[in-house]
Amino acid sequence: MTLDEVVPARRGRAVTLREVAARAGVSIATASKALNNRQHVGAATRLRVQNAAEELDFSPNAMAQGMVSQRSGTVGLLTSDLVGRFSIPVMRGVEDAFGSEKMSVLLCDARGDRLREQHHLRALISRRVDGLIVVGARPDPRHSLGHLGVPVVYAYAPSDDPADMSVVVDEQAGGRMAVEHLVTCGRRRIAHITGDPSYGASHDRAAGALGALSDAGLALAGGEVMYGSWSEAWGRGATRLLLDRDPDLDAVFAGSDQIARGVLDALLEAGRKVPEEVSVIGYDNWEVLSLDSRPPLTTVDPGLENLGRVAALRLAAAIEGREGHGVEIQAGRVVTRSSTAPLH
Amino acid sequence: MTLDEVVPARRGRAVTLREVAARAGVSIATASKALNNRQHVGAATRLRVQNAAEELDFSPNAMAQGMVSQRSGTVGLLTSDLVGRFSIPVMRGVEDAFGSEKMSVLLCDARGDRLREQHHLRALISRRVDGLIVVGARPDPRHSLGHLGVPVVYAYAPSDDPADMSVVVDEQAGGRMAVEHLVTCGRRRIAHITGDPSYGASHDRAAGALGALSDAGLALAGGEVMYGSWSEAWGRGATRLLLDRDPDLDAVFAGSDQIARGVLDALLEAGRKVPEEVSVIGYDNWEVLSLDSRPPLTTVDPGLENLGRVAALRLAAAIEGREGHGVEIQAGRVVTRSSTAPLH
DNA sequence: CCACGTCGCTAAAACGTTTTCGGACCATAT
DNA sequence: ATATGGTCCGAAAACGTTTTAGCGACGTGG
Repeated sequence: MTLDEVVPARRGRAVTLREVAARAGVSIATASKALNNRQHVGAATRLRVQNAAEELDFSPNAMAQGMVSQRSGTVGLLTSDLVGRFSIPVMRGVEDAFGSEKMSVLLCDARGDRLREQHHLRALISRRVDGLIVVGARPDPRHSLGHLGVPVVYAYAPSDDPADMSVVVDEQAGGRMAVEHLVTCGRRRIAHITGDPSYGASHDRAAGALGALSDAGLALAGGEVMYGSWSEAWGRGATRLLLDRDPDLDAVFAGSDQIARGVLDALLEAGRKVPEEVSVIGYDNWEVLSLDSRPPLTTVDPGLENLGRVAALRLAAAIEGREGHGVEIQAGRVVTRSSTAPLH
Repeated sequence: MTLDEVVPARRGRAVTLREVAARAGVSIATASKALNNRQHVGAATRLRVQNAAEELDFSPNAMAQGMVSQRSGTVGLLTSDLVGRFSIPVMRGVEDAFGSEKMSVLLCDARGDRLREQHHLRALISRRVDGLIVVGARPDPRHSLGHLGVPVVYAYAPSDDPADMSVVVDEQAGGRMAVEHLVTCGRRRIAHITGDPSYGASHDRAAGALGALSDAGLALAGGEVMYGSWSEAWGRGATRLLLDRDPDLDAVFAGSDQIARGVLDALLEAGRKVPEEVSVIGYDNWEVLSLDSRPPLTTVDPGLENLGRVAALRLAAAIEGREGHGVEIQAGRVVTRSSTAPLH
C-alpha cells in the first residue's frame, strides 16, 4: 500500500512531511533525512524530496520538532523596562548573537509588576524556553528568580544571588571615562550633576568620576556631587546653582543625557559658550536627545547592544551546558560630538 | 501493573503528566481531565491529581498541547521599527488585548531589511503562529506579505493590498485636532512646521490642519506649510525663518515633538513668551521630549497603545474565523500641557 | 559459493498532551 | 432476576517530526 491512499484532503491545515513523502514516493523517514541533509539517502531521492517540499511549500512544524529534540528553539526575554529604552538594544543584541536562525525570542513585558512577572514566567516555562534573559528597568540588583530548570542570564540589572549569571555595564568605568575625557580636553574645574541618589548607578558613576579626578590631582568643582532626578529640569536648576557657586567652572559631567540637555540649556541662557568656555558630557547616548542638541552632545555610550550580545552569548553557552555565574561587567565608550573640545 | 514501575528516574527533564498521574495513582487521561477542569472525574480524584501536580511543580508542555490542539498559542509581532518607538506601545496593547493568559508574543525585528523579514517570516510560519501583526517603521503603506495561511493585521503602516486588514492612526484628524485646539485658544495666526515631505503622514497632518484652518476662516501664517526634516534643528531654523516672514504669529503646530522642541528653543531665543505670546503644539507625545521641555509640551497623542490593542482585537477575531479587511482608522487625542493657553 | 560490508530505504517508537470510546461499577426501576 | 441509566475511570489514537533498528539488494574478497 502506498502512502497516497492514506493522505486525506487537508482542510486548510499546513502541509505535513507525510504529504511531501507521499508526493516524492518515499517514506516519511526518508523524507525527513533528505530534507535535513542526513546521510543514507540517495542523491536522486533527495532531489525528488526537496522538489516535492518546494512544490508544496512545506514548512516543518517547529512544535513537533521540539517534541522530539526536547528543545523549543526559543528564548524568553523578560523585561521590566517600561519604555523599552534598554530592552530594545538588548533584544537586538540577542537576535544577532543567536543569528535568529534557529532561535526565536519570546518577549514579555512585566511592567514592574511582580505578579505579572510570575505570570509570564509560568507561560515561558510552559513553552519550554531553552533559556531566559531578564532585563531590569534600572541598573540596581534585582531579586533572583531562583532555580527555574532553564539557564537564566540577568542583563543590565544583576541578580542579587551571586550564583546567578549577570551581565551589567561598568558604571564606574563610565564615570571615569567621562572625566578622563574632560581632563584630556584640558579642563580643570569639572562639576558632576547627576540623577536620583537612590540609584546605585548614580553613586557608581560618581565614584568613577571622583577617582579620575583625584588621579588627575583635581578637586570637584562645586565641592560636591549634585544628586537630583533624571530630568532636564534638574539639569537646568543644578547648573544655575553651580554657576552661582563656582563661576569659573569649565566642564560638567552630566549623569544622563536628559540632565545634559538641561545643563546645555542653562549654560546657553547664562551666556556661556559650549564647548569653548564650558564642555559638557552626558551619559546614555540616547540619540533622540544627544544627536540634535545645541551643540550635539558628547556622551558615554553604555553599549547596551553589546550587553545584549554578551548576555545572549553567555546564555547560549549555558544552554550547551557550560553554565557560568557571577557578575560580568561590560565597559562602554565615549562618543565624541561637539559639546566637548580642548581648551583654547 | 501500576504506572509507577514504568516511570524511570528523569534526568533533568521537566515533570510530565505521566508522573503526575503516577503519583496520584490514576491514568494519564484522568490526570489530564482533572487538571483541565473537565467533567467525568470524581471530586476526590481531582483533588488528588491537583495536589500531585502542585507537589511536583508540574507545568504542561505547551508544544505537546499545541500539537493536539493545532494551535501554538503564539502570535508573531514583526516590526521594521529601528528604535522601537512605535512597536513597544503596540506590543503592550497586544499583550493587554490577549490578556497574555494563553497567548505569547514572538517579537522579530526586521530592521528594514527585506531579506531579514523573509527570514523571520519563515521562522514564524514554522512555529505555527496563530496570527501575525506587522508594525511598520513609518505610517506610509508597505508591501503586502500576501497570503501566509495565517491571519495578518498590519498596524501603523497599512498594507498596500486592500484585501489585507490594516489598523492605522488618523493622521488627518490629528492635524485637524491640533489646529482646532489652537483656534479654541483664540489663536489667529497659526503656522505649521513639519517634517520630511516624503512621508505621507506629513501631508495628511497638513491637510487636516489646513482643513481646520479654513473651517475657522483663517489663513496659514507664513503662507505655506514648512516641510523639512523630523529634527530639532529644522524646528529651530524654520521658526527663525517664520518669525522673519510673519512677526505677529501667535501659534505654531509642529509636525513632531522633536520639531516642537526646536520651535520652543527658537521662540525662547527670540524673546517670545510661550504660551502667552505664541502657543506651540507638537505631535507624537514622545514623553522624553514633551514632558520636560520649557514649558511642557501640549501635543497630539496618536494613541499607539490603543492602536496595538485594536490590532490585537482584530487579529483575535480573525483567528476565530471572523476575518476583516480594509484599513481601519484610529483617532488620537490632544494632550494639553503648558505650551498652549488661551490668548489673554 | 559463502561471508561480509555498504547503501538505500522503511517500519516503528518516541516526544507529551487531549480526546474519544468503551468498560466497570453501582443504584434504581421493571 | 434483568434491564436502564449514570458516574468514574482507563486504553488507545492522534498531532508531526526525528531517530533507531532492521531489511533487502548489491558488490567484493575469500
